[in-house]
Amino acid sequence: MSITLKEIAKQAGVSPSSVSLVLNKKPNRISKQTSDLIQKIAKENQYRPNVMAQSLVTRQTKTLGLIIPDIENLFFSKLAKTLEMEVRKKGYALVIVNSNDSYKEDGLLIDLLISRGIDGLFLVISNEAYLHQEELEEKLAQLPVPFVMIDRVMDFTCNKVYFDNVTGSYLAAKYLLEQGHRRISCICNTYISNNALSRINGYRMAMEEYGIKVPKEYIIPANYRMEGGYQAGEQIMKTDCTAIFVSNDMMALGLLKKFMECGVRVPEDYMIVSYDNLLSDFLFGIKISSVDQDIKELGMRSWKVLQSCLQAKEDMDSQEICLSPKLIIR
Amino acid sequence: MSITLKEIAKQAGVSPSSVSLVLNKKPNRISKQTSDLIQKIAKENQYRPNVMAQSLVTRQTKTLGLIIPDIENLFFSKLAKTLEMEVRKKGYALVIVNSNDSYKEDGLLIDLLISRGIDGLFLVISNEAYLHQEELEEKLAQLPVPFVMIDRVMDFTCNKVYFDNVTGSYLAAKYLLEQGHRRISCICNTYISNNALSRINGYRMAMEEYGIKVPKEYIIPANYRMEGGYQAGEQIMKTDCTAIFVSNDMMALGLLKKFMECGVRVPEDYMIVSYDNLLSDFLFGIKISSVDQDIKELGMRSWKVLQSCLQAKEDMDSQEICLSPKLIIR
DNA sequence: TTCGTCTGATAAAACGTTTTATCAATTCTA
DNA sequence: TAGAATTGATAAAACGTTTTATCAGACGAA
Repeated sequence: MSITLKEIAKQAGVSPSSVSLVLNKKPNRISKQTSDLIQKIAKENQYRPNVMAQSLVTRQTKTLGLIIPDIENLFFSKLAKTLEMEVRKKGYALVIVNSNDSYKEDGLLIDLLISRGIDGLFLVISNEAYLHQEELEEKLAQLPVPFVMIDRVMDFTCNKVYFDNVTGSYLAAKYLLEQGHRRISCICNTYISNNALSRINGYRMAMEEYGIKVPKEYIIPANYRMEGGYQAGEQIMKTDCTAIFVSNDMMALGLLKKFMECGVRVPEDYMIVSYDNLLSDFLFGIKISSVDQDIKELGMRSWKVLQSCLQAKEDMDSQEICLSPKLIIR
Repeated sequence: MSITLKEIAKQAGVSPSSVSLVLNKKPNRISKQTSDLIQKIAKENQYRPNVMAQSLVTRQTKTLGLIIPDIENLFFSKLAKTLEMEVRKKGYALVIVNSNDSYKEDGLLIDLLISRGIDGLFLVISNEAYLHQEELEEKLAQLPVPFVMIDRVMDFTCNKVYFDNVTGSYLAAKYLLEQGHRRISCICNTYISNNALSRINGYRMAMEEYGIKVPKEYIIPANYRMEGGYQAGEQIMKTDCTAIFVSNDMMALGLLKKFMECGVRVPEDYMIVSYDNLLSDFLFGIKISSVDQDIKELGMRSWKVLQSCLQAKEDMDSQEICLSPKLIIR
C-alpha cells in the first residue's frame, strides 16, 4: 500500500490541506520552506495520489474511453496510439476496448465504459451498427459524457471527425482514368456503411465525369477483409477490366495474393489503386497507388473536439470535421 | 448526474446501509417488502453505482493495466487484443498504454497506472530497460499490486510468461543448416535484451552443433526496426554467406526491401529465416520460413497467472512459464 | 416478570482526496 | 500605536460507497 496524502502531512507536521495545495500546485500561501519539505517527503516516499479519491471529489476520472472494431488493424492501432499519446499529455488515461466489429459489443462496451466512469468517449462504431442507426442515435443521445464519433460516422448530429471518402475514391478512380484506363472495376465493402457507400459514389462520380457508364459486373461487393479481396480476384478475372479500384487495403492484400497465385501481374495486367495506404512498408516490388488518410491528424482533431467538450462548462454545439484524403502515387 | 445510493435511501425511507446491502445482494436481514421497494426505486431511477466511491472503500478497481512498447507492432497489438478480450470476460477493464520502447516511459507509466488504481499489471518492458535491471527490479518489488512480465523478462524472480528464444533461433539456424547451408549470417538486435542474446545463442548453438565456427562478420548487430534490417542488408552483401537468420520480422522486412532494391533474389541468392511469423499475410511471392510464437497462448497464460494472484488472499509464489516457439517452414 | 433470542434495520467510521472559509501571528501604514 | 493588510497555514465538510457493531422491539419460554 502506498503512502497517502494524510501520512505525508503527518510526517511533515502540517495539515493535509497544505500537502494537497502544494502537490497540486494550487495557488497557496505555503512558505517555500514548508513547501520544499512536503515535496521532499512526497518524492522520497514515491507518493502517488489515489485517483479514485480524487475523482470522487473532483467528479472527473481523467480517464477516456476508446472503442475500436479491431486493434490488430493497423488503421485502428495507429489511431489508438495517437490518441493514447495525446490524451496522456493532458493527464488522461485511455481505456481501449475492442468491439470485434460487432454492434452488440458496441452497446455493451459503451455501458461498460460509462459505468467505469470515463470523462469522455472516442467511438469508432462497427460496420454492423449501420443496420441500427436510430437505436444507436438514441443510446448516444442519453450518454452522460461527451463523445466523438471517429472515421465511421452516421447522419445524425453529434461530434464527428472523419475523412471525405467520396473525394478519396474520386481521386483514386480519376487517377486510373487519367492513366488511360476506361474499363475500371471497383471492389467494395458489402456493408452498407456510410464509408462504403461514399467510396462507391466517388468512383461513380469520376466515371460519370468521363462519360462512362459502369457495367454492373464492374461493381464487386466483397467482405472487407483479406478473404473478400481474394474472392473478388476470381470475379475480376472474369471481367474485361484493365484497372481496379479496391476500396480498402486489406481487400487489396487479398486480391494481390490471388493474383500472385494465378500469375497475374500488377500493374501489367491490372493497374490497381487501393484505399488506406497502410501497405507501403509491406509491399515492395509491387507498386500500388493508394488513398492516404492522415490518421494522426484524425486522432489529434478528435482529441481537440473532445477536449473542447471537456473544458466547456455548458453544453456545446456539436462539431463536425471532415478531413481530406490524398492520393499517393506510386 | 445520476441518482446516488443516499438518494435512494431517502426516497425509500431507509438507511444507506440497507440500500447497499440489498443492491449488492449481501447477506442481510432486510424484509422482502423493503428490499423490493429499494430495488424498484433503484431500477426506476437507473441507479449506477459510483465506481470511484466503491473502489475507494473496497480497494479494487476491476481494472488492469497493460504496458507495451508499441501498439502499432502486430505482435503487441495481438497480445493486447487477447488480453483485453480475456480479462473482460471476468469483468475487468484494461488500460493499455504505450511506452514507445522507452525505459523512462516504463517507469512513468507504471506510476501512472498504479496511481489510477489498477488491480494488477501486465508488463512488456522496453528494450532500454535491460540497461537498468536492478533499478527496475527494485521498482517492481515495491509495486502494491501483482504483475506479470510478458515476453521480455529479466533474470530476477517474479511472475513471467515468455517464449524460449534460444530454442526458437536454434530451430531457425538448424533448418538452414539442414538445407545444406554452412555460411549463415545472423542479423541481431543491438539491444542487449535477454531475448536478443538468447536469439544469438540459439543460432550459435546450432552452428556449433554442426561444428561451424562463426566468423565475426556473420554476426550483424542492427537496430531492431526496419531501418536496421535495411542497413544490415548492405553489410550482408559484403559477406560470402548464403543464408541469413534475421532475428525479427521488422528487420526481415527492411532486409527484403534492400534486397528488392538491389535485385537480390530470395531464396535464390540468400535463403532467409526470420523470427515472429507476423509477415505471412503481407509477403506473397517471397517464401520465408519463420519462427512462430503463439501470442494468444502468451496472453492467456499471462492472464491465468495474474488471475491466480488476484484471487489469492496471501502473497503467492512467483510463477514462471516458458512457452515453446515452433518453426513454420515455407 | 425476566431473560434470551430473534427480526429488521441502522449508526458511524472509513476510504483518500479537494476546497473554502477562517484563523493567528506578523508586518506594514499613516 | 492602532488598525489594516499580509503571511502562513488549517479545520472541516464533502464526494458516494461499504461494512461492522449495535440497537430497539417483539416474541417465547421459564
